[in-house]
Amino acid sequence: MNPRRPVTLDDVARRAGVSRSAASRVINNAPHVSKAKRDAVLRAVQDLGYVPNASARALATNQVGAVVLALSAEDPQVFAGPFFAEVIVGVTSVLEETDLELMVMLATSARGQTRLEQLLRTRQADGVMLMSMHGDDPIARLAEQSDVPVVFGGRPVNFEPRYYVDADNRGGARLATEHLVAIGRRRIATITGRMDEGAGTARYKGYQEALAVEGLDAGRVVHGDFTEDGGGRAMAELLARHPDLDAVFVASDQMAIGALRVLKDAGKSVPGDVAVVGFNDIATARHTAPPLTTISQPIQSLGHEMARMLLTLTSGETPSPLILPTRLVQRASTTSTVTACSA
Amino acid sequence: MNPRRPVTLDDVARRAGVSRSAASRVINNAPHVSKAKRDAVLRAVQDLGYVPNASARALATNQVGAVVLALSAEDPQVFAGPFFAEVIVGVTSVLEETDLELMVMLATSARGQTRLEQLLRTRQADGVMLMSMHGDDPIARLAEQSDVPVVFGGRPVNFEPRYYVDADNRGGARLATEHLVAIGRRRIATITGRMDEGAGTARYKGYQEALAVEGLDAGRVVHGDFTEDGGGRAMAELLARHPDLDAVFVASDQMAIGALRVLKDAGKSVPGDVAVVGFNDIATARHTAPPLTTISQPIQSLGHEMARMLLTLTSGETPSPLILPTRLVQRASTTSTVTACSA
DNA sequence: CTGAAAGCGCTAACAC
DNA sequence: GTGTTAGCGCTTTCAG
Repeated sequence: MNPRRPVTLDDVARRAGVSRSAASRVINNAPHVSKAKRDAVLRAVQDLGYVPNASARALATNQVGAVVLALSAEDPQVFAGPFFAEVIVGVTSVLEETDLELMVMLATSARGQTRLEQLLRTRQADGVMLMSMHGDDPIARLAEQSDVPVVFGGRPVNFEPRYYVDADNRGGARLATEHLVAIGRRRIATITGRMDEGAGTARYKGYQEALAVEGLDAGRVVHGDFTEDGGGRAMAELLARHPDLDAVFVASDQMAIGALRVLKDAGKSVPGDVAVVGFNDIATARHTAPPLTTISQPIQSLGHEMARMLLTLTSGETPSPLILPTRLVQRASTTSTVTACSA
Repeated sequence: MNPRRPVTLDDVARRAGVSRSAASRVINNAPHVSKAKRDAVLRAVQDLGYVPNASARALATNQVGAVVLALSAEDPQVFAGPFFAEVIVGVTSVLEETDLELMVMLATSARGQTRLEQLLRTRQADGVMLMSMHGDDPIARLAEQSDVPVVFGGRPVNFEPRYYVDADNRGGARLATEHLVAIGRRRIATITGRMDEGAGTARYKGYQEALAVEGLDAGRVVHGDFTEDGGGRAMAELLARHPDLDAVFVASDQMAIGALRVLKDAGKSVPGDVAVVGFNDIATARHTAPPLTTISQPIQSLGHEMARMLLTLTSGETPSPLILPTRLVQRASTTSTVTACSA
C-alpha cells in the first residue's frame, strides 16, 4: 500500500519466516528448499506484491535483463516506415516469453553511435540485434568483436556477420526477374537500390543471375537510391538509354511507384508496353495504378527469428545464420498467372 | 583491452591518484573538486575507457536511467503500421539529448499487461509514455495513480489523463467537414472509427460540430472500425441508407480506401458524385484513385512532445497537456482549393 | 536443506 | 576540497 518504500526480498523473508537466501532461492526457483518454506515464501510474495528490483539483480548477477534492438543509419527517416515497427512486433513476440526487456536505440547521431559503441564494449545489455547498416559501418566490425552476443538483421555489404538473419533478397530478385521472363519479356531492365546496402547489391545479383540463366542481356541497369523520386529519375534515364525495354525489375516498391509515374507520363502502358515488378510489398503496392506485382518478405518473422537467435546465443549455444524466403505477389503490373516461392 | 574484468570507478580513481568519491564527483560533474584532480580523473577515464555501470548507479540512486514507451492494445498488428515507428523516432530525438535509454513494451498479451502493471507499481523505469488505449483499459487508471511519472499519448474515451499530448482529432475532423461544406456539399455523411477509442469519438464530434455550425444534417452516420474492409462495409451501408449523400468524411484513410472501392463499384464518381476526405495522411493516400484528401497529423511531434513532457515531469515541474494541430491535405478526392489549419 | 556473510559498482552523507 | 564510510537490494559462496 505504501509506495514510499518498495517491498524488498527481506520483507518477503521476514513475512514468510525464512532467511533471505531461502526466499531468494524460491524466487529464482533454485533447488534445496523444502516445500513448506517454498509455499510460505510464495504466499508472502503474493501478499506483499513483491517484485524483484531489476537493478539490484543486474548488479549482483552481472546480467542486465535487457536486450537492445539497434538501428544504425544516417537518416532517422529510414525508421519511419512500417518496416521497423514490424520488426519490433516480431521481436517482442518472442521476448514476451522471457523476462527480458527490449531497449531500442536509433543510432543516427554521433551521440547515438557513441552510445551504441559503449554498449558493445561495456556489456550494458545481454544481447544486441543490429539492423540496416549502410556500407562499411564501423559499428558492424565493432559488433563482431564485441563481448556481447550480437545478431545482425540483414547483411552489410562486404561483410558476412557470424550470426544473422536476412531475407532472401537475391532469391526474391531472381523470382521477380524469372517472372518477367515467364510472361514473355526479353528486354528486362532493372532499377537497383543503393549499392552500399546489402539489400541493394543482393537484389541486383539476383536480377543478373536470372537473366544469365536465360541467356538474356542484363545490361539495362540504372542505379537508384530506394526513394520514390530516385525511382522516377532512374526510370527516365532507363527510358532514354534503353527505349526498347519491355519490363523492369525495380528493387523497391517506393522506387517502383516513382517509376510507374514516369512510365505513365511517357505514355507507356503497364503492363502492356512495360511490365513492372517491385520489392517489399508495402501497403501502398496494392493501390497503385496498376496494382504492383512485387516480392514480399516476412518482416515480422525477421524480427522473430533475430530474437530467437539471440536467445540461443545467450544460452551458450551456437545458432546458424538464417535466410528467410520471399515470395512473389502477383498483381496487375505484370500479366501472367504464375506463382512461385524462393528458397 | 581485457574484456574479462570491466573498468570500474576504483580503477579510474587509482589511476588518477585520487579517492573514489573524488572520481565519482568528477563523473557526475558535481562541485568540490580541484581543477587539477578533475583533469587527472578525466584523463584516467579516457585512458581506461571507463563507462559507468548503469545497474550499480541505478541501485545506488534509485533511478533507473530508462523510460518506457508502452503500447497497450489487444491486437499486436496495431503496431505494425508506420504510426508507431514515427512516434519512436520523435521520442528518440529528444531522449538522445539525455542519458536515458528507451524501452519499448507492447502490452498485448496478458503477460505484457502484467509486466506493464508491475512496472507502474514498482518503479522499474523513470517514466512511462502510454499510448493508444482502447476503451476502458484498466492500465489507464492504474497509470494515473502510479508513483512513476506517466504521460499519455492520445486520450482514452471517458477519461482525461492529467498529462497527455494528443493530436487535435476533433479540430481535424471539423476541418475536414468544413472543407466539404466549402466545396459546396450539403448532404455530408461520415464513417466513424471505433467508438471505444478516443480518436474515434473525437473525430465524430468534430464532424457533428462542423455541421451544427452550418445548420446541416449530421444524421448520415455509420460506425466503422478503422479497417479497410470495415470502411467498405460502412460505405455500402451508407449508400443504402442515404442514397442522396454527396460527400463523406471517413475517420481514417484505411477506411477511406475501402470506401473508395465500394464507391467505384457502385458506379459513383469521386469527387463528382461523392467527395471523400480521410484522416491520417498515410503514405498510400497520395496513390489512391483518386488521391485522397485527408487530415495530416504530426505523429513525430507527438512522440517528441511526449518525451519532452515526461522529462519536465521527472524534473519535478508540472507541464500542461498538449494538443497538436492537424492540417488539411488537399488532393483529388475533393475539388475546391481551400487550405486551412486546425488549432 | 538452511542461514550467515561477503560482495556486485556506485553514490551520498559525513567528518576532516 | 577531500577521503572514509555505509549502504542501495540482490545473489552466491560457504559452513553448518
